[in-house]
Parts: sequence; C-alpha cells; structure tokens
Amino acid sequence: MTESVENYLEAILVLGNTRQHVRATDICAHMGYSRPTVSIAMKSMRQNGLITVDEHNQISLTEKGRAVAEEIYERHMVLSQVLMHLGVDRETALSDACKMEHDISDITFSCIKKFLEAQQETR
Amino acid sequence: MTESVENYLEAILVLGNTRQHVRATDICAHMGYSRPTVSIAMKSMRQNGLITVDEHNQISLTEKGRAVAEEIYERHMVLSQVLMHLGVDRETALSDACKMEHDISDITFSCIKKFLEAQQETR
DNA sequence: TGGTATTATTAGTATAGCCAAACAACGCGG
DNA sequence: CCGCGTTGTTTGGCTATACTAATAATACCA
Repeated sequence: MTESVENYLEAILVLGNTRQHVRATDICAHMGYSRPTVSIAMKSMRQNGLITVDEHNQISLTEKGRAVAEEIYERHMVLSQVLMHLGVDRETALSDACKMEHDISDITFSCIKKFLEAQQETR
Repeated sequence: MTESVENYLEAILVLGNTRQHVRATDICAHMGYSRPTVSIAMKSMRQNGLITVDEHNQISLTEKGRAVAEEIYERHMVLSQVLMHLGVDRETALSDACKMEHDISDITFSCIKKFLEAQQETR
C-alpha cells in the first residue's frame, strides 16, 4: 500500500460523503492530477481489489478499500487536530497531517491519539 | 531538497561525529544502500554544492550541506523525544521521527518543539 | 441523427530512487 | 613489484508516480 494509493482511497471516501457518485474526474479536481494519472491509478486499484467501477464509471470502495480509507482518514483527522492543539494553523495542520498520516507506525499513531483524547477530556 | 538527500546529509553528519573520515562505504553500511546508489547520490550532492570529496575519497559537508544536515538532525532529535514522551518506545520513535522530519513544515516543527520544551520545564 | 462536450484510456516521456553486474583504480602485503 | 582485496564508478534495469498528446467512448442536445 503506497502513499499515493492511500491518498486516492481517502479522496474517494471524502468525495463520497459530499456527492452521490464519485468519478475519476472528481478525483482529478480534488487532487489536482491529470485524468490519465487518475485513470491509471484507478485501473491498478481496481486490479488490486480496492475499488469497483460500474458501467457509468462510478467508483466505489470495496470493503478492503474502505477499511484502508477510513484508517487513513482517521489518522488525518487525529493528526491535524493534535497539530492545531499545539498551535498550528488549520491549513498547515491539514497539509502536514496529510503527509504524516502515511509515515507513522500504528504504535506512534495510537500514542498520539491517546494524547489527543487526554487533552480533550481536560478541556 | 529531497527526502533522500536530507537523509544522506544527516548520515554524513552523524558518521562524522563518531569517526575521523566519512567515505561512501561508511554511508552504505549505515544506510543499507548499495555502493552504486550511494556513489550516484554523492555525485549529485557534490554537483549541488552540499558536500566535497577529497583525493582520499573522504566526504565533508559544505557550509550549505551542514546547515541542512543540522536542521534535519535537530528535527530527528526533537521529534523522537516528543514521541517517547507520548509513550512510544525508543526504536519506533527514532524510526518514525526519521520519516516525519521530512514531512512537516517549519510552522509545525516549531510548535512541536515548543511543546517539548514546555513539557521539559514542568518535569 | 449527427455534432459537441465530457470523460476515460492509451502511448509515450520524465524524474527519483533503488538494484546488480561489471569494470576501474588504489593500496597493502608477501 | 605484482596480485588481491577494498572501494568507487559506469551501465543498464526496475518501480512508482507524475505529465502531455492523442484517441476512444459516451452522453446529451438540437
């Protein structure tokens, strides 16, 4: 599971929450990539059982794909909230969280999450 | 300045603290890369004014290279300490810090550093 | 029905970063 | 002083990830 695949999955999850259908074009607009780039990424993700594409080119996450997407999305949320808690502005926090989310181990993530929860309790 | 170049610079800095000379072979051993890989990386870093190589193949950081190396090294130290403070074991903290150090913005790093300093004061 | 706009795909290109194999150069020890 | 081990470099290959240009398919509308 590479960083770019994780980002595509997260994008599909997020886009699915704000519209009926997700198509490759929507992902292009969201991520700022060209159509061929997204087309090839979708092909590979399809072959790896992470998404399905129906006859109207509508993209859906498989169970496997959704599991990854949701994990990454949770990391994104937790990490950006922690950074904002430390005083980082929203935009920077979201952007840095997007990079960190792919790199950190489960151990590190769970410790950071615990820290955030402890902070929120004493709020 | 790519992640791999930053890591090479950091390795040269660290190796320079524990031995007289740093050669490409030392970097291979330290980083687990092949000699051709390191050779090509050094060539590019030489051309970019980050290192110099003398007639005995001993590698030195230029002022520019040292500045980057030290900045990355500081990030490595601060980030791993913060993670350990949050309960992450030493090995995981060092390894995750090594990836995070390339990802985060100056803003985020300075906020994390401030947090660590505040924690150390109240220790 | 036929044309236009949108969308998807294919083909080819580029960069980064790694590898192994092969070759070159240097230095030390017999 | 010559050969062998260590070190460095060149060559060529591979994967990942992006791009542009061109083509194909679809979808909608007059």
